[in-house]
Amino acid sequence: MNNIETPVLSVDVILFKIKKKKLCVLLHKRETEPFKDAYALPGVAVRVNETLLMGAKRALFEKLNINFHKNLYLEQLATFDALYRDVRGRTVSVGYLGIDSSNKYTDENIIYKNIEDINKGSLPFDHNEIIETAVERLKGKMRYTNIAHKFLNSSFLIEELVELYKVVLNRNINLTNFRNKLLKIEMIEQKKILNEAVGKKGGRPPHLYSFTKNEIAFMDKDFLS
Amino acid sequence: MNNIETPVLSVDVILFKIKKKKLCVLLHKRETEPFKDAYALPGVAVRVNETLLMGAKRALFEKLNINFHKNLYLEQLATFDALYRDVRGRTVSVGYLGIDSSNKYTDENIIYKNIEDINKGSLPFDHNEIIETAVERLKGKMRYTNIAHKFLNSSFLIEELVELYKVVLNRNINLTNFRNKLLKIEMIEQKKILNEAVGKKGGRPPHLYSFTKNEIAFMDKDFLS
DNA sequence: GCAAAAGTGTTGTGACTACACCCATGG
DNA sequence: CCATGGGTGTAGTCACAACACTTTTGC
Repeated sequence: MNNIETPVLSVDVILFKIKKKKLCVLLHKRETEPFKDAYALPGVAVRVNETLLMGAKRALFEKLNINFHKNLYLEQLATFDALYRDVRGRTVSVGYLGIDSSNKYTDENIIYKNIEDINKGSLPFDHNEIIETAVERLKGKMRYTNIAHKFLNSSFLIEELVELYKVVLNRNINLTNFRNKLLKIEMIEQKKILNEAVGKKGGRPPHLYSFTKNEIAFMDKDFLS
Repeated sequence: MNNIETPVLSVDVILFKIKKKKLCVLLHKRETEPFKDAYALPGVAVRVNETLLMGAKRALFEKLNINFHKNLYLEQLATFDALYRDVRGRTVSVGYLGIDSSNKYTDENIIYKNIEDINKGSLPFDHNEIIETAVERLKGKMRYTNIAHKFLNSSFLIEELVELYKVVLNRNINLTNFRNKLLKIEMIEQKKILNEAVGKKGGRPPHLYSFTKNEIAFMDKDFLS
């Protein structure tokens, strides 16, 4: 069937991570032309016998040297199809939004690029646009799903969760009311175990919390003011 | 560049229309194998020199005999990539969600399929799944954007708007509070002209309303209970 | 004037914000 | 027992659902 002339299909992965209280995406230094040595999103051409998700995982492995694991979340974002987005020829790319809650990777060809710094310097291809779309999607999903748990360990402090929301949505949030709300809609629950050995200086030890559901779940409504 | 083996790329259009107070999608009778004579979504293979949107418009023209016009709205939905979704060979398809507010088309090869009836009979390829995704997207966007105006004329009665919401979301809505809410968030506005010649039997003539914005706009929050 | 259809006003209920207060620990 | 940080309670405000009431027309 592949005697038909068709655009090349690729995937690009926008992998989010929190670093130094900033929302970042992982970029890799390109080893080949075009844009050799520039930092760009990891991407590969999709093979005939693999799904887009398989392609996205392969891009992570081949370009970022990251093996897929259970703390790595991927979902389809959107498809980017501008006629001249790739100088090599017609290529349509499906973006995959990723979140990684595991420890950070230290590879000399990988950088964590702060979202706020991206507008300043332009990335290769249409990667600026792709990232912008991904950030909008992420912000939206933070408001009406429990996707936040993909950034965190299975147990966390309420302070960590609020901090995450502040960083991603880039605004202030009242911790007290936030906790009460998420408890009421049963998005999170308290684990009765108090935390004694966190190396705190003093003060009342915080509760541990966990999400009530492990999968991505839609809340009834936008739960932020 | 097209010496690389790559999946074939296609577009399928899910064109929504209200008919007899039911949410429907337009299907066409396939003229070729596979699934000859079965009803399916209009779709075409994407050409190297056209965008996905251009492909979607071409699908509407070639399969439904509909010329693109200003009352026809199209937006990208999602990309469907199951390995064996097309029996002819690996094909990845980008779905486009469409809404048409113009008069209905009468072509013997076109049918309006009620959404609620679709689960009963299975459609070719993965078109059931595509339509399900499109319906979910549409329902979602009805709740926090003004996408509803793509179904209506520029001026409409509040009763028509409520009826649209009832049909699409498949639930009851209080007209009075609905109007007050949409006026308050300035999604719609009253046109001062009262309507005298609508052929009503009696009763107070209704106001005409219009959307305050012509483009798709996101409201601050989900505006339905 | 009466019925019908549309639009306006009101009221009780529930949810949210802000903030004061209380609790549990280390030193 | 005081300082520190976490957690709980509350009160004023705001928004909303339900529904009664008023307006404007045709006959």
